[in-house]
Amino acid sequence: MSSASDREQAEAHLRAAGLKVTVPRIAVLDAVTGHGHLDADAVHARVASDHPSVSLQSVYNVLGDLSAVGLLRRIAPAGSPALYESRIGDNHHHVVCTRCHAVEDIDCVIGEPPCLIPADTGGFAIHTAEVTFWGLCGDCRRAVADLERLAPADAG
Amino acid sequence: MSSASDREQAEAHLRAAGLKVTVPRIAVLDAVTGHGHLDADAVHARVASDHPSVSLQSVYNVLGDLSAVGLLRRIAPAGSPALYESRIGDNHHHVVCTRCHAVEDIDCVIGEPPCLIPADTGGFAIHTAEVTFWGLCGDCRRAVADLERLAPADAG
DNA sequence: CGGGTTGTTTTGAGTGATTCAAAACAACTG
DNA sequence: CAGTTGTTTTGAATCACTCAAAACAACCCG
Repeated sequence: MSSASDREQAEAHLRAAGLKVTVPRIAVLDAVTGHGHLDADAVHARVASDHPSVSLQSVYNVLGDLSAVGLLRRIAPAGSPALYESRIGDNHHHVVCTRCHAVEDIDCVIGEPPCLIPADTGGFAIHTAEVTFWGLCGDCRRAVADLERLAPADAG
Repeated sequence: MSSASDREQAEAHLRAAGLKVTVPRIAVLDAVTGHGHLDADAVHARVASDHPSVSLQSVYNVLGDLSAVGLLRRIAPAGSPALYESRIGDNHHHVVCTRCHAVEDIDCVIGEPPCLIPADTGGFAIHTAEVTFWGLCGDCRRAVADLERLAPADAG
């Protein structure tokens, strides 16, 4: 799913960030782009299918570097390993399923960050606000409903 | 700092949650209550000073149980081990220092959760919204300012 | 186009936080 | 007070990730 121009864009981004253009970096960018929220292992798996010689360590290095320069975004919901996504530059948030840890993007109802300015910053110089919603994804909702039909919580 | 009535309250809470009243549980509740945001090790250290026989594993068990029934709240900012706090029942949020990982409580400017209703829930049944602010705490702000005076980022 | 420098990647090992499992034990029930 | 059931302990194992040194490749320059 990667065209020549994708690759050229990736190269340009890397150079703009002062990073050398290397096989692992291009491969990681390509693996993450448009594939939702992937952990290091999943990225490695995708990368390895095209470039088996790229090590998991390199994937960790690259993911760290790319996140540091802003070419990827890293999220780390409680209970999940770090996840990486290519959707950057907007300030979207995430829903995480409390049951299966599936992650989806969420746009806040309020485009601008209004609730992202706290009443009292406690002496901190705040530069980022991160919102994580927790809930049940569609599949798990159905699964839970089925379970409760079989074993009701209370016999009212 | 724990009175007899504190202890009785703790016992009542445990019983109400259907949990047996045990030394480790009372000790953990006592250790966390009113002491900010503690990780499992810190809780264990506090517990151990009064009850040296309580193992770190038990502390993990107890913290997990108490969080599960809502007697403690667990937060897990990226890059930090899980932290536990006794302030429950209100929907406050947290600031985390990006440099030293210090954590403080934050009250949202908007008391009710308004931005906590996303535009499109992506099929999820959302039950919680968690806001984490990232920034520099006072100490780290000063430290960074000092560093930049010594080694300016650009020689403009 | 080829050599040198510097940044990257690989290899291999190590760590910290947390979880798992089984046996010893203690709290609550009657 | 004995039995049952839930907890805690002990000990080991796992997962995600980091560290360090050596091999290597990208880019700059002539």
